[in-house]
Amino acid sequence: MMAKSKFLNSTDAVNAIINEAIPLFAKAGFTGVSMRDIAQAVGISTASLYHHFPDKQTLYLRSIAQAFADKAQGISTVLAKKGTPEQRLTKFIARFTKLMSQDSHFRMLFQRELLDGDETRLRLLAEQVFQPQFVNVAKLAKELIPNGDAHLMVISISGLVLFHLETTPLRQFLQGGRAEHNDPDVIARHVTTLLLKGIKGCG
Amino acid sequence: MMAKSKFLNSTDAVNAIINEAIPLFAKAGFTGVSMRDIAQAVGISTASLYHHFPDKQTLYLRSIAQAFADKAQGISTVLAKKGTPEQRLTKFIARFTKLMSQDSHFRMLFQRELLDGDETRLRLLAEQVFQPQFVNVAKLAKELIPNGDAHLMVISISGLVLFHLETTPLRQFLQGGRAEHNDPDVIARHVTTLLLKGIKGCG
DNA sequence: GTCTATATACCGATAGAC
DNA sequence: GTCTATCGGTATATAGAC
Repeated sequence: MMAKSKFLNSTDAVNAIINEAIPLFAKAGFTGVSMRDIAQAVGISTASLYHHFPDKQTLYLRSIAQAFADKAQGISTVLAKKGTPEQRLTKFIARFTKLMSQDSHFRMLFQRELLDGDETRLRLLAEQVFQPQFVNVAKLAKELIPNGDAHLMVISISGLVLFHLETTPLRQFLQGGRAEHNDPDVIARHVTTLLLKGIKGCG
Repeated sequence: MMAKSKFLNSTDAVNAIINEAIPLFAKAGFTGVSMRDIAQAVGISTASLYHHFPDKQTLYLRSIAQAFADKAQGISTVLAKKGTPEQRLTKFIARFTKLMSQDSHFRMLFQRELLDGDETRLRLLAEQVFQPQFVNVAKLAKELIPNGDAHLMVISISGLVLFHLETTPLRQFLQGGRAEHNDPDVIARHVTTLLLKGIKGCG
């Protein structure tokens, strides 16, 4: 007779734990979340957590790896294949903005890793999550600026979108901040215009 | 006879504690730093910390307030007064990039507050630190785009600069990343060209 | 695979001597 | 104003029953 189990098998338990851990780590960071917090969210004891993961660090790494893997899959379909470079850039920004605005947990984990991640974790993040799409956007950038620095340009494009999303909680206190500035469509339109036409094109 | 004191007076002690606490909180965040860590960095006991601050939260708030106040002063002299709007924008970006690249502690505390700050702390950050200069840059934006959204534009300008600095540890693992991309002059030149001429102007 | 109970260490914060 | 000593609580992690 099996002991009574909350989950059908170990894989289910591991997935359930990770799914509860991701939002907790996103909101409070590694040091801000205790094993007790996670156990309580899952509905099991802390001792059971240690049956599935050897320690907190491993549970954290598995959690961010999962969150990043899910997102990497989503990003991979973001780049359109047809149209002029300008049209494809416009489409990419619209999709990227929407994707990033929908998943605050990914964004927060990403931000936290930029602050706290060691070389190993940042390398994982770069190679497993961003590299594939980074290359594609860099190619698109090369079509637009054959003699320009594609790396700098991809960072700028990403940064424009992400910084608008990151600063959402702050901008309400800054001059001219309005609720519509949180609308992904508004952000995407602004960013696209700025990139294609420069400041002067935004007036 | 006075008891032997490490500092000449209480104000010196408070300043010394805050100056040690700022880099610690910047690197590890509120929950990642213990009162023991701070006490050891200063070279006093934890009990002495509690003589100068009622609790950890207060010490943290005083630390970020100090870090932000220092920076607010620095930012306030960044905007040039003479020249065409384009010249003043160029000058602002160069100075802002240099200022932000020099102080990683401020940048990290700012990033952490975007993730963890409650409404009260974010309001303080906005009103005490950014608002004065935000208004001036918004005015400059209005000269360039009289009918455009100055708020969105100031966020975009700041985001372009800050995201390049934030992603420094990650970019070495992404295609085309080179050491020169961490040079504030290179970043400022790229951002300025992008803003004034759009993508096409960067080729 | 889950639990209760616990070992061990560290946490924030305090008491009280000097 | 600083210290040593310590309190009560919580942290990670483990032991061992079921």
